[in-house]
Amino acid sequence: MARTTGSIGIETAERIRSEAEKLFAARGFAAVSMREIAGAVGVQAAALYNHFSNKQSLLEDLLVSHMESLIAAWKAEADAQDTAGEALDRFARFHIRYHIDRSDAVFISYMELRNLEPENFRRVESLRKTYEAFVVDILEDGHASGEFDLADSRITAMAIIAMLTGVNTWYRSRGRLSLAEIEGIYTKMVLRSAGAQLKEASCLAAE
Amino acid sequence: MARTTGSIGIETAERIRSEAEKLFAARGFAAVSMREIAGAVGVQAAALYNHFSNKQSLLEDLLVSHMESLIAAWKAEADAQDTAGEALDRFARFHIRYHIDRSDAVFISYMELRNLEPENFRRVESLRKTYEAFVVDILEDGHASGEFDLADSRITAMAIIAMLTGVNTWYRSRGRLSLAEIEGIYTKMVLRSAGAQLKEASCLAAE
DNA sequence: GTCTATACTCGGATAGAC
DNA sequence: GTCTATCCGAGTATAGAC
Repeated sequence: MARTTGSIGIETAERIRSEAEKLFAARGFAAVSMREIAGAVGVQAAALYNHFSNKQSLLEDLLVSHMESLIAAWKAEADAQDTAGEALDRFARFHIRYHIDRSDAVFISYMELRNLEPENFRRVESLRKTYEAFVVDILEDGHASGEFDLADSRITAMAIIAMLTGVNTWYRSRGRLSLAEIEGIYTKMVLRSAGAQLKEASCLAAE
Repeated sequence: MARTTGSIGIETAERIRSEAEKLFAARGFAAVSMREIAGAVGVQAAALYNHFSNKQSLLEDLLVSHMESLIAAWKAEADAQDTAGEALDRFARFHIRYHIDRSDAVFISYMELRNLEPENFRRVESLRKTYEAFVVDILEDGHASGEFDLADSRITAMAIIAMLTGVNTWYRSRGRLSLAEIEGIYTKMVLRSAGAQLKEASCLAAE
């Protein structure tokens, strides 16, 4: 298949996405210029406009595709056979692992929402609600079955997601603890927050 | 006491801080111009430079003073007589209440760290560590006394702070729940995360 | 699809009058 | 302490050649 002059394997559009994501995460959407993105890709600024109609649509593309991939990944990972406790355990581990591997996209998705024009903002917000609803549903299942003891499913869901996403703010791959250890610690805290009865009774009969 | 020509009660520097904080929170440091800040205050852009040497020092002032006030407020609120459980309860309620009332400053303190020049960044980071250490200390006290059951005090501290600060992302003052209710729900989740034995035993002998 | 060149706007910051 | 006026660099985006 014939290739156009400047092509170097991956398509330019994909390289623009990748470099823009890194730069936006490091310094912020407003602080990064189209010239810089072009420089990182290795083209002139004008060439970017062959792939994205403007800077805004580049941001929108990054945020929407991140949320869509996240939702699709959880749908693929979720298991309808799970009890609520198992589902929450699975979710906690999934969320940490998925987000740690995509820290730039996660950071942008949170920080740059305000730089989206209203229509794009609504689109991303709606995807975010969809994702949050996965957790709310697990919590309500567990509440209904008596597996969980919680005061409010929506608030608990927000608390759990905030706690889990917080890993991204301090995690370093060569840190004191392995990702598996961190996953284990957080999963336990998440289950406790939901009032789940843990197997290793963390109650009065402590070690 | 005689006043200078343009003075309208509060000093100009304070009004600059206040307007800049609102604008930075709403649209981001990089996206806000000195002209806009000046417009909100009701002066010309050049007048800002009588109070702050440049845009960077305005940001630094906001972040440093926020962290210093936060630390001072907790020092005033903490009670050396508390058991670890009481201290963590007090901290959770304090953190939520203090942060909800200062959502702009909180937002900026997290989002605009990357726009601080290295020296200013280190200063703010050091203050942040001081604040985080308050929680680590409470957790280690409780671990030592057997009040808490936790795997790692630093990770638990980060998880708790992330969970609590997360309230700011969704709280609306006219929402479904009162701030007191939210405080109660979160405090319970925080204590559970630390493996505290709650009074209303949430263990096997559930309601 | 990419380049060079450029139009046009707006940014931070300063000088000097009042 | 604030104003008006201005410098100068940098921003997004487009036009037209290759």
